[in-house]
Amino acid sequence: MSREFRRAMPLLPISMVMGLTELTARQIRYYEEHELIEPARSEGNRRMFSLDDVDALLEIRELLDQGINMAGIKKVFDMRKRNDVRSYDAIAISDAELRAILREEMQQAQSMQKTSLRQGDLSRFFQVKSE
Amino acid sequence: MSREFRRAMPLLPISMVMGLTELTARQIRYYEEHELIEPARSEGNRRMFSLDDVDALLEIRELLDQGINMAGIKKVFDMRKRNDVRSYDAIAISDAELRAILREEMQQAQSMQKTSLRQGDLSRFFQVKSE
DNA sequence: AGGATATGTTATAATTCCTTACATAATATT
DNA sequence: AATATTATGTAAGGAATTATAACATATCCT
Repeated sequence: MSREFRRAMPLLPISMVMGLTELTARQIRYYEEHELIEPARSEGNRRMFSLDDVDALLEIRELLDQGINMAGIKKVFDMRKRNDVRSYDAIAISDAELRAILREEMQQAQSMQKTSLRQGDLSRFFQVKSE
Repeated sequence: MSREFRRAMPLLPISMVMGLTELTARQIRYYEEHELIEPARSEGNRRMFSLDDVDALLEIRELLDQGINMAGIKKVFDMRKRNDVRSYDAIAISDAELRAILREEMQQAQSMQKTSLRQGDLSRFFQVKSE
């Protein structure tokens, strides 16, 4: 089983993803609604996330912290996707789109305190047997 | 975050572990009862499994398929644990214990069809968007 | 035969998650 | 400035998942 495959395997319930990303369920579902992620579903219709999904969510959080809005993030993700296909030339981002993104980014860049990704503190996922 | 740490991180709900290991919930809980695994618990008391737990369960399944009983598996796990500490000499397995294990293994070795670990078929974890 | 083992099954309660709808503060548009 | 949009909070009600506990049972052991 390849590493890529493993990272794409949907195994985590939303509660764990919330913990890993420090996003609320509402936010995660909202980003799905906007097609930034597309978690799999269990038989009973529960969202199951892959590590790739978690990565994407972490990046969304980062970009949001930088003041970029949904539209901008969508564009960034689209660019990334096309880059992965190794066709830099195919990036068809119009001048207007680019300006819109940059404008927003500059406008809001300083209006946000970068609450940087708190790496440690994964202890909340563990429950040490007391006693 | 180290690889070992990641493998020890409890992220998976029991349903996913059931799928990955092809064990029933009853079996998984029973093995926990016998301290072969010790999954973490969520706030709401749900078992959360790590990849290490999954590995252990796969091995349990394998050993059971070989006709080894709980006691034998416990011993095997204990041996493994001590080996990890690099003290082969410290393996204090009595002659009686060893004989008991081997006897059982030989007696039942052929009484079981090795339903070998079906690697493929992870598709059951995915739900392709129909439509 | 009788006891132990490993697992199935069932019942009941608690937890988690889903969707939908409405609320709201911040931001963008006109 | 007034209005619309965005991103998120919150609440309701229902469905899915999991928990524990108890009893059932087939197989194996003595």
